[in-house]
Amino acid sequence: MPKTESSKSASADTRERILDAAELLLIEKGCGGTSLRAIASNANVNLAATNYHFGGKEGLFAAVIHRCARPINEQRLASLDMLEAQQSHISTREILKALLDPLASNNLPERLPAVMNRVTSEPDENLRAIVQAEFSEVSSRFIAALTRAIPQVEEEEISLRFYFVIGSMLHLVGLFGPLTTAEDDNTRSQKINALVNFGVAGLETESPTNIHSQGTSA
Amino acid sequence: MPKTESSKSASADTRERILDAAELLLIEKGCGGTSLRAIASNANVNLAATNYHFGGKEGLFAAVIHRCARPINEQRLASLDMLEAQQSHISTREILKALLDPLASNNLPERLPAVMNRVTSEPDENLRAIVQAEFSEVSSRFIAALTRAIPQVEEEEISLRFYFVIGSMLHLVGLFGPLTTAEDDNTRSQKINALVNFGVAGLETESPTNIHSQGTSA
DNA sequence: GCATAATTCAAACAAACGTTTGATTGATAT
DNA sequence: ATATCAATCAAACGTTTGTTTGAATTATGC
Repeated sequence: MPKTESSKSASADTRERILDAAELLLIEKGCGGTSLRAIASNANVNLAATNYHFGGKEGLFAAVIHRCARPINEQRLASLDMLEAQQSHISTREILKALLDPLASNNLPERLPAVMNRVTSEPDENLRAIVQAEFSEVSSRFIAALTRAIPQVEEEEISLRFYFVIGSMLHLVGLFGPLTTAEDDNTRSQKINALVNFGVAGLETESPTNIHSQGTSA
Repeated sequence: MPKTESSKSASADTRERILDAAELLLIEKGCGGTSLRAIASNANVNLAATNYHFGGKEGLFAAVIHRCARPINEQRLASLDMLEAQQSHISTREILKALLDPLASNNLPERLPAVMNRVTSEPDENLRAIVQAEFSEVSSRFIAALTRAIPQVEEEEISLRFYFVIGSMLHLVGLFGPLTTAEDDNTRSQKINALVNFGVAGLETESPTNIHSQGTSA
């Protein structure tokens, strides 16, 4: 049985090598398209080590997701905490920057966005539950903050628009390219900034109550 | 060898039963998670028939994608053609309605949005190429129309924002629920309409040229 | 009706999959 | 040093995968 978490150089390196290889293959081949044998081979590790350390394929991918999502979500919540502690009224732009700017930060694991893009579109029910649990706090906190920031739009509409922003974000990080080794951080920041602008305008717009003849004529 | 396309009741039914079963399983289990045996079983068809009619798993999924995407994309392009033939200047809202309203139409295959949501996030390179080819004309035509409709925003930015709308759309149709048998079409239309409003505002917004101190302090 | 081609079928193929086993190596603490 | 537990290893387990084969069945053209 594994030793939970400690033991310096012996098995910790193996664990991280497995996670690194699994992360990379998950991005390239997807979840179902990645075999434990390929992971073990790329990590220079025995096949049985994957089951020994993570209990199975599902546990391994859960660990990959957790390792990727935790730091960025902590950063998001920390930024939101700071905003709410300092100001009574927070702008939509400030909230979106707290949500999206971490994606352009370069002190985070490079391939985090690509992992998010992969796992959020997984058909496997168990993996979907893991992903949802990992992001539920961020979702509820940011929807609440946006609801306060945009009182002229009702909460249900804000919630829907928030998921529009999430969808745009996932599609954008998919365009970043799977292997973004030291990609031009400037370009990435510009695209994140464009998404912030896009999201602020979309979130704050007032729904036209009557759209009688705006569309195509019959 | 198959007879290309004709032959009434004999093999045409088999072909369509296979496509129906493959479509349904593709939505529920994803591409890699669906086996030809499960498809053949659900379609009440011999296993070898899948390879006989479609040449292999890849050809089968390509046929599913094509059957799903073609009618909706034809409807999109037809709507855009009509707009461009009738008016000299087309509004952003009209363009987005031409792009998105077909998703709420009930005379289209019910599970089309779910299939789009699945296949656009497939890691397999061949399938990605098929999907991209199926949607390339729609993308270029609508980006061009939006560029003309919103002259105050440069084309590269319009292109990026168009993909934001596509991302929101895919995320939304994922929320429709995989099996939307006669789902409340009214609810679906309302959500599509909310996406149109969101997209119009996001597309038309002027990027703030200087965002010196709008964000978090320090 | 008969030949010809299209289609279905049961059966099997090799390959790859996740997982398990039992022995072996390594470190650790008494 | 020796007992103990964590970690690695080669090997095999039984399934499931996509694909192929060759015979049986059905439809089609003359």
